[in-house]
Amino acid sequence: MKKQPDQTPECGLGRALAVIKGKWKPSLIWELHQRPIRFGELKRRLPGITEKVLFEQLRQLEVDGIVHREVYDELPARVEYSLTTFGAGLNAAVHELAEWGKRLPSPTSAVAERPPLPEGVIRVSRGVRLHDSTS
Amino acid sequence: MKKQPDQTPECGLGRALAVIKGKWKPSLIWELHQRPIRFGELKRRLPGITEKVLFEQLRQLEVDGIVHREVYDELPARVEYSLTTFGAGLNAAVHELAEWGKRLPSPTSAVAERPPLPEGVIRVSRGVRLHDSTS
DNA sequence: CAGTATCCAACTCGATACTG
DNA sequence: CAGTATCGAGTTGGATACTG
Repeated sequence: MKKQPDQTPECGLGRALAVIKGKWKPSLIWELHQRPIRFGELKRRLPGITEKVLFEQLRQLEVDGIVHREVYDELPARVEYSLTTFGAGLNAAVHELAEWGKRLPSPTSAVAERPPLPEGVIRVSRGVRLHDSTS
Repeated sequence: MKKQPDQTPECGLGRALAVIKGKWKPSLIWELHQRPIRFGELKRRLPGITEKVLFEQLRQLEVDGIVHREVYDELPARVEYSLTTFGAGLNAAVHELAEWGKRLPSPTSAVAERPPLPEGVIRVSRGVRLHDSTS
């Protein structure tokens, strides 16, 4: 895992984000937040995920105490995943953030390009314009 | 940017997480949550960040409407970054998650190894043991 | 001071195929 | 069914050096 920046020791945000870091983890937590689901059904519910990644992310959530893994010794094999009480707390803690996210326009930045500046004009973000000495 | 899984349309969590996705973004938002700070001071406050990455992540936050960038036409150059009102909302929305994170043991999983299983025993996560037919 | 430009290593995730 | 193993592409962030 990539080293995270030092943070104020009393702030748990870094650790919380580390736990949900993973492309499918938020969806997994959401899927499990009401009832246990088996491996195969999770796979069907998350179209596009591969078995490898599904297993990896479930395993990480399990290690972090978010998810419980129950093995039933049957044939064919059957394994059910569920949220722990601790994990349910995470699901709740995330709610406010999700609400905030609704105010966002769908396509978020990340790789957006800065538009080319018109000649002779320096643009400032809130719309202020400073004309340079040549104008 | 990597494609995110389909989500329930009315849930903003994915978009919210996209906005804070970036190694230094949570720290940046925290640093700016009270007063405007210049580029150079931010760099000093986040030991280990490079100018390239600092600029990139500030730019993305700006595009997403979290951060405001104010250019003062002086010499030497001076640029101040601050949280927008919208960005302040994000800072608040994240609070509950940070609280939850405090209950976590510091080193989070991600790459944890599954311990080698002792011969003849199948381990299940909550400590239940199923002995196989050879025992 | 506040960027920009290159180059590159690490990490995540997906494709695919195989096993108990 | 529920994993495991292997390989490779894409993305992120760090090192370094240069500019208005």
